[in-house]
Amino acid sequence: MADAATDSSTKAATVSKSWGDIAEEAAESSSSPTPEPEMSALAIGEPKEPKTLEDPDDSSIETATGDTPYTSAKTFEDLNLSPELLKGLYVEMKFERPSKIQAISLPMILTPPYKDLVAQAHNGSGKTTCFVLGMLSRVDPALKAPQALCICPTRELAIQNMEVLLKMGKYTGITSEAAVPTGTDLPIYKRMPIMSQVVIGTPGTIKKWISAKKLGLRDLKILVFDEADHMLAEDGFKDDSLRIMKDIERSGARCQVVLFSATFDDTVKNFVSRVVKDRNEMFVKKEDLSLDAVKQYKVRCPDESAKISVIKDKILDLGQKLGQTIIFVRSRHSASMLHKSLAQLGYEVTTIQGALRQEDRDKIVKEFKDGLTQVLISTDLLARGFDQSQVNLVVNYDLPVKHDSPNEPDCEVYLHRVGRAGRFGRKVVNGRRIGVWIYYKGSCHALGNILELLFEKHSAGGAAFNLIYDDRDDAIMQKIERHFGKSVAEVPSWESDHDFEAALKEAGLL
DNA sequence: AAAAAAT
Repeated sequence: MADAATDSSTKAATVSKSWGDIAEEAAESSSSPTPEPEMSALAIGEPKEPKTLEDPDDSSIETATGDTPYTSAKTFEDLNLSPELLKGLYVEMKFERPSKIQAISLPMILTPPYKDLVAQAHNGSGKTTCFVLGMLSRVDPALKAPQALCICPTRELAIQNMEVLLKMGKYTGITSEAAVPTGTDLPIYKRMPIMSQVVIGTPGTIKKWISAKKLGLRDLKILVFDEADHMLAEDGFKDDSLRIMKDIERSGARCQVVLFSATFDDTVKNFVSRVVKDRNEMFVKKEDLSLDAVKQYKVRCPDESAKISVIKDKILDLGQKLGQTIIFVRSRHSASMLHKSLAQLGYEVTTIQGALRQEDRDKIVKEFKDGLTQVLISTDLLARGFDQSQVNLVVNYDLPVKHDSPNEPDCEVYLHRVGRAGRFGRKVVNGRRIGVWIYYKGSCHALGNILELLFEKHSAGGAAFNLIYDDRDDAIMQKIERHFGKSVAEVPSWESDHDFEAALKEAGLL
């Protein structure tokens, strides 16, 4: 960083906005931070260097905010939200206070100069509500044009996010639209230009709308990438995402970019830092990201048919009453194979994968979310973001592997899959005030109240079973354990009901 | 070869 000795830096500071590629901005100038309405409490980030929050409770999250100070929001009132949006939060969402990641990230999203944000947070800790609230709050209700755009890796996730937006924004009158294929789409040229203020969708449809000039970008204020690491990964949607960012840039919009995910591996992290330059950051330490809320097990199976027996006799028979189950498989093909085997044996399961028709996918998701079906077989279509609080059991029928090197585990996908379980109790991630007392020389003094933040560690359990059947699986599982620095217990015998019961009991499910 | 989606 060259120390900005030049006076021209003042100008550069307010204009600097370049995710494209070139435009190197050395000037980390001291643009006068807009004065905060007093919010008190934890100061987030300190001038110049990235800093860990002082409050020991918050040491698991690291933020870097450059030289713009932010103050964490203790209440939603601290965030200057519209009364209509507040009503949505309290009445519809039943929120009382911001969750930890909301408290930290929302001021960064909502405070001028609206710096870009890269935010990592645990599965189930309320990422969606964060960026949905961010979008709703940055939209000018009087301006009837697209102002917030959210890009998601699957249409299921886009639809789910849209549902959250509709609920939270119920009283705001803010209009929205899902940019996903419906199966019965009009030819694009027959569509009217999009007037909705918030658009949430998948890359292909969004690209299509943009190139057909049906989705204007000029008034965009905020661009959100959900599951951002995947959206910017080489084998993910990198090209599409960059393309859309370039289009926005070219339109002349002053648009904030916000990236959310539970995972950012080093490759993606490096790439992000090249693409999103002048940014705030919020990261969770690797060791704190571990999947404590969900008990993980491995089950050695002598052969493929034993895997099916485990599903049938243990997971389905024992697990039925424990809530819902998602069984992850590697490919569309194995999804339908497993489905057939189980159906033949008279078990009721449903399956979702990308080759199904859109309306069937919607129906299967809806049935599962409505609790009409108990067991869902899925490809990694649902590995990320899918939120269904009744899922207590996740089974990796096939371990997640890197598609370009099948002997390597995909630890990010593993974390996301396992994160589908044990979400119950995390939906309301709230804080409550507790008194703090100190004993000194035999007498007791009140220190005052602090905010205790209730987290997913307090949530009801959940369990994940990894089915392992050869040396390769073994090696992969070992690598996963090493990656997360945590050994995964083994269910002693794949044939023993008692062993499974013990495991489920340990996970708090029996 | 999972996934999105368009050619």
